[in-house]
Amino acid sequence: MNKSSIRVLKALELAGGFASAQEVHQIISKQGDRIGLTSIYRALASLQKEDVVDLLRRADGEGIYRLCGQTHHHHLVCRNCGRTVEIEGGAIEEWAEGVAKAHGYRDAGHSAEIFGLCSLC
Amino acid sequence: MNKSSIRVLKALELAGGFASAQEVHQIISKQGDRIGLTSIYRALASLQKEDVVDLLRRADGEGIYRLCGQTHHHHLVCRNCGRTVEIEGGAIEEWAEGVAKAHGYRDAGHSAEIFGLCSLC
DNA sequence: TTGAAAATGACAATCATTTTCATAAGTGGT
DNA sequence: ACCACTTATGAAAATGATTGTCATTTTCAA
Repeated sequence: MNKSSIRVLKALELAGGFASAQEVHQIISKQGDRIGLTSIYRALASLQKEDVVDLLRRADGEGIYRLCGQTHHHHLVCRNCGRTVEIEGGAIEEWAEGVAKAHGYRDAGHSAEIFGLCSLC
Repeated sequence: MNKSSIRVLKALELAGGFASAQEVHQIISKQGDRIGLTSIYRALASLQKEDVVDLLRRADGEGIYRLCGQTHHHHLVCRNCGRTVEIEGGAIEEWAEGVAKAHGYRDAGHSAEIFGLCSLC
């Protein structure tokens, strides 16, 4: 485990959920530490290989990472102003797990977001 | 519905499953028709907006498209080989709707996908 | 026919990600 | 301390998918 990987892990903890490589870079930079994007991609790739982080894709194809095993949450986002609420998705976790199992898929993960217009918009 | 969209649709039929924008371009080109990549991306984007095609992502982030039914559904995708099952998401519809309403959001929509390793991988 | 609006595609721009390569930092042996 | 050797780092260039631009072509109703 090299220095870059450790700094990337800490940044992912701070992020608290999903973060792209670029966002990880911003997080580390804002703390005053200097690190190259290259090292972040390298760290993320090896952490992924070691099953320490998960890789998913945003709708636009950008890769987003998160710590494995960390309980995650979902978002309820206002499609007008961006106001966001974090959602505990107990129901969805079970749904995803059940559906995956029913079709013989293992190691299931999932992504989900809800969009709508918030009360102020 | 413009000419490009129709040609793209036919190419997707021929492909019989998932195809990237570049692959659609190759398919059309091999038939002797000439079409610009730009038009293909445009056609795919508008077809997607009209819920005629689905957009998913290969592991490397490249977008892949295919014809899909008009009913709202979700996907269970093998993160290794891409094998996909369409899921009727009754439970999730209710969950999303309920969560949105509980927080005062209206016009709720949602996105959800499940990833896992299929029985053959 | 004609004129406006939509469609088209060559080309350039953008952006995440990967590759290259030269340098810095660690490691162990003497 | 010194040297030889491996590994880590990051700047810059390369790559490749996707999007933006814009001049040109097509469509089509009046």
